[in-house]
Amino acid sequence: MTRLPAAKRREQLLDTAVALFAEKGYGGATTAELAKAAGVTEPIIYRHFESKKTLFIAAIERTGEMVTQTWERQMRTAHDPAHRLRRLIGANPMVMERGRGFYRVIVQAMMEIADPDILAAIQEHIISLHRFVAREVALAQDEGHVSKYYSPEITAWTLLHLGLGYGMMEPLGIKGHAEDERGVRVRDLIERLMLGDKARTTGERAERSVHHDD
Amino acid sequence: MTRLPAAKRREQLLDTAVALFAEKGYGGATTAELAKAAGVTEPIIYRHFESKKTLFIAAIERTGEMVTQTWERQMRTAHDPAHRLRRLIGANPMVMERGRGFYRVIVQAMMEIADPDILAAIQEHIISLHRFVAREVALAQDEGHVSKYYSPEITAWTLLHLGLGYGMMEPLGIKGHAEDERGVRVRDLIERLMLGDKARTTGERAERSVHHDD
DNA sequence: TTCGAAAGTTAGCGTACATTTACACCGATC
DNA sequence: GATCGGTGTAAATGTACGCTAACTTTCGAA
Repeated sequence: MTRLPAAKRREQLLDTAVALFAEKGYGGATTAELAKAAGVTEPIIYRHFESKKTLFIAAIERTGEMVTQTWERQMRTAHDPAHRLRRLIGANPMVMERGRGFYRVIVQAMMEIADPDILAAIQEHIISLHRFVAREVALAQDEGHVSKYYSPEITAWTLLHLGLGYGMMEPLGIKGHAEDERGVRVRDLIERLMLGDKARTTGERAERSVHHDD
Repeated sequence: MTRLPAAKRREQLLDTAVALFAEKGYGGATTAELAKAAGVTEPIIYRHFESKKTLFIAAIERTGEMVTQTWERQMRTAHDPAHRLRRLIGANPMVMERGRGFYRVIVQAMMEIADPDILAAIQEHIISLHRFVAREVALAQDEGHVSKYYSPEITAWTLLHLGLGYGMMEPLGIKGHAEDERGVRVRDLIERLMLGDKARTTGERAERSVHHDD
């Protein structure tokens, strides 16, 4: 409808695409839907992106950036090391309200490994996520808050596997998939895993608020 | 080509469908491909299944059965409780060579939550998996081999989240996504998590063989 | 004021795909 | 040896979708 300079329009298309891909998946989302959602006609999409596939890859990269930025912001606002650690676990983009929807784009992409371009994009994203988490774990270890029993690398992978699995289960809406009847949460287990036996003595509950803000 | 009684044909179609969906995904697999792979023409598919979707749901259920059966078989052949526990972790269908491919059907299905029928099928599968694992964990706890610090339910969910996340990462082919440079594996972490501090003293390496047999 | 580049539109092309219609063949039962 | 139920096929139908060609509108700089 309203006329927009190319750069702005491109951004808007990407934002719309991320939301649409997250909801409907790569195959499920149509260019017609996207155009309609963006308030534009289809050829505009092709003015800004070569094909649906390159648009999807751009959406993956954008999601990756959003995710890392959000996580980083969460970490920065928690200066206490224990806080930081809980944030690392709890502000996981795959787990958070806000990130979860968008993260479906990433999961969708993981299913398209038959396509080498998409595979490359997703590999890069995962590796950069791992780098981020491993660095954070190493920091926590140096500060003496996390057992050095396991390397930051392997700990980071475990956290990522867990977060991803959780993020996949969550939208299924299965009652109690992350909490037992006593109110113990998967997250509590993870904290104990990372903190070693200090978890029992440090012992505060992980913050709930992080779940809901951005 | 060869003439088959209805029941046999149905089975064969299902087997072919599971393999095809695993490889190409729900959206990616076409009825034409399926027919060709099964050595039959398309209308045959519709003689046995109402639609592609109901075929997909049948494929989900079949995969679910296969997965549980395989896992159960693995458990049965390990009578020593410690063995059983390692099998529980290592013979996870999402992790094993054999199951992993098929398990992509399940993951594909998890992405189709917009469809209520598919959602219902996948929920049921997950719940039955959880029941299986939780029962096994409870058993291990009663035998005194696993710390009772966490409930079987929440432990089982953690294991499932982990296994699922691992199973999603694996096909990306990212080097070292489950092992650090010292050869410590994610699986070792999990065992320690489950066994509590006994892990350090019990301390054998998890079996490698399970990874490769069926 | 004009004019050209950039932003947008209408209308369609070609194709791939799920699903169907109409017909042929086989084999057992009477 | 005709008939009937069940297994199979060839061919087509409708439609949804990615993508494009050709044309129009807007806007700012000269």
